[in-house]
Amino acid sequence: MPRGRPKNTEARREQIVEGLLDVIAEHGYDGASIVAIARAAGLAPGGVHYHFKTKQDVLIALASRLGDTLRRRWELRMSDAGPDPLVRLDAFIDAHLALQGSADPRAVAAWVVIAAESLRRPEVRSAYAAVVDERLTTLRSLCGECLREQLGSAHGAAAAAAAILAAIEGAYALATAAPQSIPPGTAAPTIRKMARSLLTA
Amino acid sequence: MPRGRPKNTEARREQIVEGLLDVIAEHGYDGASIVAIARAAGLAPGGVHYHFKTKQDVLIALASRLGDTLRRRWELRMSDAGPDPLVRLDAFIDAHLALQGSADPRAVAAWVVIAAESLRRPEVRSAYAAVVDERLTTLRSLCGECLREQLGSAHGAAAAAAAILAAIEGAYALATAAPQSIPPGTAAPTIRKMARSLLTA
Amino acid sequence: MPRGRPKNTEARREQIVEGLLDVIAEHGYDGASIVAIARAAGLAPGGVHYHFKTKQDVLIALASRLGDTLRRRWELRMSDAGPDPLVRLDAFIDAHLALQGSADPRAVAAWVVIAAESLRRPEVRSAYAAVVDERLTTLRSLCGECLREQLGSAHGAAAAAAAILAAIEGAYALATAAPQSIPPGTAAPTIRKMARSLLTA
Amino acid sequence: MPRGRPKNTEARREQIVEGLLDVIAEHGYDGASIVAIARAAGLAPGGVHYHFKTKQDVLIALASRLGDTLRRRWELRMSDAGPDPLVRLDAFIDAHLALQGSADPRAVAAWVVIAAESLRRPEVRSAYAAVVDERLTTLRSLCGECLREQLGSAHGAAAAAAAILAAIEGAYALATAAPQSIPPGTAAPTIRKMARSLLTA
DNA sequence: CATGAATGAGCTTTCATTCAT
DNA sequence: CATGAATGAAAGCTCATTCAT
Repeated sequence: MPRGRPKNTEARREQIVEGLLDVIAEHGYDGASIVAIARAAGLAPGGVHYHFKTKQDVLIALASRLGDTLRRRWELRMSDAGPDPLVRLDAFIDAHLALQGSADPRAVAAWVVIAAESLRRPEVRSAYAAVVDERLTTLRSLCGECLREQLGSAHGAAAAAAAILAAIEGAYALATAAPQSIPPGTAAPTIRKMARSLLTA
Repeated sequence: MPRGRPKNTEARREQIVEGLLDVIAEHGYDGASIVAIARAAGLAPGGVHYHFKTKQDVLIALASRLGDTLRRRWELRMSDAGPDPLVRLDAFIDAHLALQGSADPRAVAAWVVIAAESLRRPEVRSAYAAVVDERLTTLRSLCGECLREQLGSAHGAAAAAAAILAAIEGAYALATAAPQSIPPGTAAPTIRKMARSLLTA
Repeated sequence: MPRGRPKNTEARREQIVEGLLDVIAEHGYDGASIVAIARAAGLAPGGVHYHFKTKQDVLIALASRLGDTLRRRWELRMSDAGPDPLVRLDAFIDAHLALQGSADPRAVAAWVVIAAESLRRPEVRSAYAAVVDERLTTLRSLCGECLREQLGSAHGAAAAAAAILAAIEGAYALATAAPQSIPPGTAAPTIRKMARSLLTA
Repeated sequence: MPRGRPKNTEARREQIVEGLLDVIAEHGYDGASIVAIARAAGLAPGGVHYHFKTKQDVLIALASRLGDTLRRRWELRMSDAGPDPLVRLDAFIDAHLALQGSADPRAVAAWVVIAAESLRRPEVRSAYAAVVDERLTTLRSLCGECLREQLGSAHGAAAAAAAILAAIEGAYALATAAPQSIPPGTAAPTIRKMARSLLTA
């Protein structure tokens, strides 16, 4: 039974990850110096390194936190979606394009940054790939269900899942870097329509 | 008749941009130090700054060069595509996903880096947005033609164009950062199929 | 009771300014690289930028420190000078030309460098002008007192103050750049004499 | 007897020195890169080094050109001044403070820059000191004449000359870096008055 | 004579990381 | 646990100078 001051490591780590999220959303990853992250988290610079070995580790933690958020958001919508796999697919797309106002623009910006950073740092790439893979696995099984129900075979589920996720990720990127390119409110319905076309005759 | 040393700025700029392309493909933008770019271009470090004011300017030049390449590649395929707008749309998608082996993996990696960098530097964003806008304009007019022919009205062309471009851009990102997520050879046909679904009844 | 490492910024800033003073005196501002300043202050190069945003800020801090020193030195002499404004004026000139051996040749060299640098950098110019203005204000009021007492009107005080300060500043410059041009020990008495001629009938 | 193209070296050197004068006046010595000097002189960068071994040599040439100008200006005024040494002294001061509109503000700015640069570069210091020494020699002999005529002995001429030149040089510095400190039109008359006080009973 | 490309040493500045307090 | 001073290895950039043309 531990004595003395209770640990607040987890809370602090969360604070720091949240600080990074804020700073990335406002200044990009370049502006996310340790000092800036610390300030946003209400700590001194040294504190960040007390709780994370490197700055990269903070980014990795952020990546997996964003993954958790996506999973939770999808699970939430799933419980309302009923058994129809096509409806569940719609729920997946909506969860990721965050239709009903629950989107966190900070998260979108951060996710694009993580995608970019993953090009450079293998460790970040692993974290990014882990989230992508989990999304893909989910999506592939959804696509498989649809295809089996519609066409009797799950053939093509992987390709469909990849294309749908590509459209989602691409929508993030365009929304962030060239927002004027997407007519407001069209992203989710259009991608839903594209998705259905892959899964129905 | 001019005396003195002849100008070679254009050739050198091209060399430097090419050097950046090489270095980005291998080490990402972070690894693309001026020294590395210069070495790849066969110059001393100062040489890069003789021909470009800042490192960012090299990246911007690279962005517009990639845009030129895309445009040229599409124009090439267009001449073979005939008058059917749906076929021309396929040509567009193929040109961008570079089916028949003419793809430059360096270019894909660099483009993703530019997209990421455009989040941080407004000037890069302008260059990125310029290329995106040109692609979108082309795509929107293609979509418009298809829709008018198929459905009698161009309504929805902008949303369709954005979604298709999102899928293309997302495919770049996934291909770069999580290559195992896309079954080989499926990207272009799947996206072609999705695109058609938006433009036909 | 604060935890953590205690702040020592003020002391360090003072050390760094002192380091700059040393280096300027020996090698001029051109020789005053950040590395040299840091070494003179007993720090690593990064340390200077931890306590000052830019190198220029160190120079500005030095300017205002030199101004403080001048003011203190004059206040010291003032307390001995008695009420006669002409004697107080003598005290001003002596304080600035540092008769009784309290002169800091480093300070003179640095001041000339600051004057020169103020031609190039607006921010340095502001700092320089602030010191000059304070000296001028003091001097003008001294001249005004003298003139009122001697001639019944303070007319001409501003012109007299400017000329006296010009002579002082010029003496710094000549002493630094062409020391042989001033017969030793003559600067202060000669300028005192010139000053009196402006303030008496 | 030389054949072929006539040399235009002297003219080119003059052009380059003039270019430096322009650039210093506008951007200070820091802004006076070889490229900027060359551009102001209508040459390519290499041209400057064809005519001058180093950039410093251009500055030195400028220093002696400014000295020549001062000498010529004084000689001109001297011819109008008549035999009275006090009047000739006034002419000297006026020549240097350039009363009747013949002042070149570029020259004043450049001279202050040269004074500053002379602190750093021994070679520049020599050039600066040469001009100062010539002025001082002239001034000393003028002061000597005055003193002998007024007081029967030239004693104190050197100190007087130094103080007068200090006031002139200081006026340049103040006029350049803190122009508001000198009431317009007062510099020359006030310094003339100060000078006379040193040379008369 | 003149050009302008090219060099490379030098600079200031940033910043992740370490560590004494 | 936490602070914040300090480090030192980069980085981008400038520029006098050289030299092929």
